[in-house]
Amino acid sequence: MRVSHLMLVTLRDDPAEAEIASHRLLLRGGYIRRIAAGVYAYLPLLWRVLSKINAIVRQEMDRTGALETLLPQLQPAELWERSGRWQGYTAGEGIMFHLIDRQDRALGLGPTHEEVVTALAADLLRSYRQLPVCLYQIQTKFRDEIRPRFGLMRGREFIMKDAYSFHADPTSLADTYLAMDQAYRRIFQRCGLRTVAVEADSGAIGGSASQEFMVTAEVGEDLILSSPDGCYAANQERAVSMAPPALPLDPNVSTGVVATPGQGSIAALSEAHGFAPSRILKVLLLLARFSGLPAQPVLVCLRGDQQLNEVKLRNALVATLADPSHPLLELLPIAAEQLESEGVAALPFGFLGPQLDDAVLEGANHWRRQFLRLADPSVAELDRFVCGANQLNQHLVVDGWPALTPLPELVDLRSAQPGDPCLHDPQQRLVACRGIEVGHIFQLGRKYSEALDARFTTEAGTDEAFWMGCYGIGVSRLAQAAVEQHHDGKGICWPVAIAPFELIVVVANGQDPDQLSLAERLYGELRAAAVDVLLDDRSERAGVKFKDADLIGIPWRVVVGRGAATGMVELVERVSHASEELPATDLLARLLPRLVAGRRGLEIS
RNA sequence: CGGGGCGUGGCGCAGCUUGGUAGCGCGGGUGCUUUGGGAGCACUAGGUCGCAGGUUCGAAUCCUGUCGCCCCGACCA
Repeated sequence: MRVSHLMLVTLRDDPAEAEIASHRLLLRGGYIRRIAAGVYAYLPLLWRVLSKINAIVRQEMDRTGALETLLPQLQPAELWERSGRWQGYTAGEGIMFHLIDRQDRALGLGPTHEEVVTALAADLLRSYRQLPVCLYQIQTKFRDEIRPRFGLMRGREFIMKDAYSFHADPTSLADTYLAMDQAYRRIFQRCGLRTVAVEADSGAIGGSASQEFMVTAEVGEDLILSSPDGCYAANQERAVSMAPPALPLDPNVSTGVVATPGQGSIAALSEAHGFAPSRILKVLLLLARFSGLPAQPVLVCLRGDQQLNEVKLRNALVATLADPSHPLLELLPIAAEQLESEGVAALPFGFLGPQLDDAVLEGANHWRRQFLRLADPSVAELDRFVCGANQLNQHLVVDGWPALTPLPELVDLRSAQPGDPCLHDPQQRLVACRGIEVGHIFQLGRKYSEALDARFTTEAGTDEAFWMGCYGIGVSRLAQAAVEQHHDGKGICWPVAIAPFELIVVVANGQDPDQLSLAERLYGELRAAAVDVLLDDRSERAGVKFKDADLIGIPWRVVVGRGAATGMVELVERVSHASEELPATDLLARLLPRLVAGRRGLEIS
């Protein structure tokens, strides 16, 4: 390909809309253009990158025996109603684009394809003899993200590889799950990305085991907690740890009421009375809204030095209260103004204790008039603690739980923090880093197959629901994550395996016939040697071409310049800037081994 | 949705406070010169100042409404 035919439009200034390096570079390098919030055109240069990623993904998926397919993006609401997800995905904070057609039928634009693929499985797969089956597709997905951002990182329209497997039993599911884990590691390694696999929350998709693949990067939206010995890594949403031991309460402090004027926060209490935050009981009031049910007030107890993990709380609520026909729509802290409009008497926020009586909910118009009471296990061990007295400006020093009120149901609700001891080895302390989620694999179990009545006949002749797994890779996100991980002050440094071109031949002076003819000759030879080569034949000055080559990030550059008359060229590596002069006749021999190594991706360590 | 900010030639911005001929840099076109790290000179094209109302003799500027976008939080590949 010649640059003069590439429709290459690079920008000299940073576009105002872009915040992070990868987004800026993709815009400046002429890879993407924004069409609407979270909606981007993939320009020819990026499409080449995406095609290379897709090719790697296909090879590795095919290698596992998965079958490529293409499922509809326009999906009937009825299918989603059967799985119980239509409400959750369209109402409230739902992310599914949906529409009504001319016949008044409701349709959704596919954010994911469990429903469609499960319905197909129900139709096509009748016998255990046909199992296991794994279907995958590479396709545009639509999600009306609450806040699209960072270019392709969180778009409302994006490219995803999604795969779904169907099994006769959990063992077969576990086998495929493991095969996918291995395939994913190969895919990211071949793309030249440093990734870490972490335990993950399975979120809205549902299911049991789940693992995410994170591209490590400062700007990642996810926080990863891991142990230095490499035995444990998890998304903070999911991470577990030991709470650091609670500090003792001063034995001279007597049990009973403490006046705490204006000291409605852990910090203020601790400062005024010397109570260790780990001995102060934090009581949070939240409201869980379920579709079609009265809102449920939730009272959560945590140690004062710990933070609530909202994902864990949501999961606990769903596990205890929700069912598919009443999905959890929203979980929010209860605000003072809300109490009034609900008809509930004001509560002494900042001075709440776990003994707060259900009677305070008596006037509630729409809420359930009984708290769901949950506590993190770290509070159970406190033999003495400080908590609110449920009176303004008063706290209590209490001799343990039974003395005050029964211990609420214990559920892990804490956010694990960097520095916390690990469960597998308390000597190990969790450390934090940030990551961009590029892949996620789940063992779904029978959630969808049961909801959609997708059954097969077992060897014993009985009918059973399929065991299912699902496996996603954010292809367009991966491309941008690669830029985030591989760039410098001058531009992108694509890994060879996914670079739009492997090498660019730059003619320093387009007026010089020697340079032109040598460059043309090399261009021909390189193409004949199956090198993915770009020829910068524009009538620009050398400086402009060098800047553009660096910006768009072609891994190798051959400069045909002053030495052309004597057959000499310069070979430059983009990442290291290392350059060498060599006879043009030696170029292929010098370059090819390095190119071939680069095409393999990261070396496996 | 809550909070913050921005909409002025293709891109980056100034002008708005204090209403009065719409500007700068980059980019585009033509010509000459230049030619190994975003060239110089000359000429040139290109803007309903997001949109709709209002105030005013007069609105990019003031007021009201509306739409779009970006950033911080709740969502996820």
